Amino acid sequence: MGSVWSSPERPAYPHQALAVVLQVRVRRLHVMLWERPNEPFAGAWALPGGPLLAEETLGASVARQLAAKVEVEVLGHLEQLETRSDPGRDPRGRTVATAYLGLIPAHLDPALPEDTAWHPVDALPPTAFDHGSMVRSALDRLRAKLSYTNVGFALAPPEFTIAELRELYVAALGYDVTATNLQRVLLRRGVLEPTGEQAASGRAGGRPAALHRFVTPELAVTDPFAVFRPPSRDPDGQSRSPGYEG
Amino acid sequence: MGSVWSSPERPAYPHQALAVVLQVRVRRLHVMLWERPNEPFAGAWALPGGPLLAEETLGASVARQLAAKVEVEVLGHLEQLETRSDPGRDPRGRTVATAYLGLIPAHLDPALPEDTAWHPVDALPPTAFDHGSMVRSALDRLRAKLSYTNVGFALAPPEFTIAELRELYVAALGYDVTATNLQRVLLRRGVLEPTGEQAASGRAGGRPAALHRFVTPELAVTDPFAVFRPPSRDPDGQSRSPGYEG
DNA sequence: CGGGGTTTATGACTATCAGGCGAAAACCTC
DNA sequence: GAGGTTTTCGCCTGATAGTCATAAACCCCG
Repeated sequence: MGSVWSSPERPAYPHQALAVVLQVRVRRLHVMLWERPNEPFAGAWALPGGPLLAEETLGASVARQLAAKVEVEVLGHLEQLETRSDPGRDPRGRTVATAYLGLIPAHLDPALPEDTAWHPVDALPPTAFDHGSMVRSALDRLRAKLSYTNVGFALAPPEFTIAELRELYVAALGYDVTATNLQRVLLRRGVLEPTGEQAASGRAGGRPAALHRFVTPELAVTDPFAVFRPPSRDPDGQSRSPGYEG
Repeated sequence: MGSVWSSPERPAYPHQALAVVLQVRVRRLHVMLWERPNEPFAGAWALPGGPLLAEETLGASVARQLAAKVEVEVLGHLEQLETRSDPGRDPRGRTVATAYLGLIPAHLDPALPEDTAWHPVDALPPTAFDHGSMVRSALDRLRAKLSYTNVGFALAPPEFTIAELRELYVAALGYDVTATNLQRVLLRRGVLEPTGEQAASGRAGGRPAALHRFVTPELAVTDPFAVFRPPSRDPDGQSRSPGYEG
């Protein structure tokens, strides 16, 4: 098949799928970039990705292209971000690009190709095309979702202590959160659960930390939103407002 | 220019921009659809939109195509939703489609072409392609954003009473909210402000309602999120924790 | 022109939950 | 076993959403 029924009224465009892959490494949030050897933007750093092929969806495409950089199994999460269509975004000719957000748990350290490396998101090298602003979009999305979903599961190892999880959240959010509050909030929302086991206490001693895990290893919205919730589901539909009579 | 440097390794695809245009009409949320006269999906209802042209962005494209249906000036808001790329989404051949969310304030009643009509989102007619699920995505997005942004401005007339605004929120959210709470929350967040004037009281009398307006007629996030906020910005950077001493 | 009816506005109260602090628990090393 | 370290837990505080009752402001009608 391929690109059927293209015509002057229905122009067609090369489409690329790009991935903003994020991972917390040594307490800092990093993004995976590769260095362009050729013009345009020779020497600048770009997001992994490439052309959308004839029979694949964008999601499949980004996964396929990522496989050229890392094993796909390391990906904890992948979701569509946004599509950029500025006719001038590539000086060689028009392309449309759809960016995805990918997350890799912190306990993995996949091997990368020669031209590819991790860069701290708060100190990016010169970036190619509009990829810098795509990283920014991904960051915003991740930070927002850390609060009202369980995306954290895609940044964390299968089991972890609260202190370790806190490090991940601090790195990803870019500001401090307390372990106490993090634990209570995530537990109450049913996002986290204790495994029952505990980690070995560190070299300096200290009370051994309880191990936790994310209850569901897939994206779920925990608290839809703070305001204008649907009226609270009546627990047993009876005897509200006890002091009410006549 | 057009689609330069397309090749077997860089296939190109017709791309369309679609709009999910929503409006509250007589207390119900509606979506604008047009009835397809021809196959495929003859007789089914589709989202307005069409091909992305050579020199326009997706945003410009959706606005242009919408202009064939309604005056663009009625649009209170327009934002990108998501891009669908399933190779089988159009039986005639592969296309990629990017959906946008459009909002029209309730006080406007733009004239529509013959083939186009409003349909309540909770009772959609048979829809074409994957447009039904796109409407669903738009709904989810709108409902979420009503809580943590000021999108309401794009559903409401320039000035309104709290009771009127409540009707809009109830229709858009699909569940009941109280006028008291709506007013207090939106006022405290600085989303709403009283104009100082008041509406004429209705035929049955009653205290005349104060008129309100949205402070900023453009999208703004009001409360980033409920949990894991950055540490509260210190009002004057002094004398925290008064009971604290060495 | 005053009472009944209607609609809106406002203040009080409650419940929930995030955020912070400090004490206690549990472990290590020396 | 004493001192140091890290985690856990309970208590307190503040902010804010949600509910309710009352007061305010207007109409119409007799």
